Amino acid sequence: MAGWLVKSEPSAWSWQNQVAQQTTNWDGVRNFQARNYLKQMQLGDLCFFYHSVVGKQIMGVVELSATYLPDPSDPTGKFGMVAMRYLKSLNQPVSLALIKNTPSLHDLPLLKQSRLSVMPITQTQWQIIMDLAG
DNA sequence: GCCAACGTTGGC
DNA sequence: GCCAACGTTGGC
Repeated sequence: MAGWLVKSEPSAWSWQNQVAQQTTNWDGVRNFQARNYLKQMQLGDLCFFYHSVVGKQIMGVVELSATYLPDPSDPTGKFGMVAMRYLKSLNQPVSLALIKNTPSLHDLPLLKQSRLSVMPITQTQWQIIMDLAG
């Protein structure tokens, strides 16, 4: 089963916020490539939740609870948002350093396109990360 | 705090 | 349609 990875700075929206609130609108994306991935997401799709800048590790898994719709915070109307629901925390967060040290994960867009905030994860990559998470 | 990478904007 | 300038992201 393939999935996704989404990034958030803890200072803006943290995993702890996600756990406490359960469901949140995933808004504020202002990058066309990321937006196109948001459009492709289906209800129930699983996403890794990654802490960028501070922490730099995958914290847990959320699932898509609402598909793409317009983002009210975007005055241009070009961008949309989805909604994510808390699913589970990883037993062991998977750090960027560990991902870099795992050759089978070297194709992750996280490493090649560090600025992309929404990206697809293959079934194989998903399983490798879940194994690393214990 | 710095800076490299890179996406977006706007002038031409 | 090109490309320089600019702004932002995110690792270090």
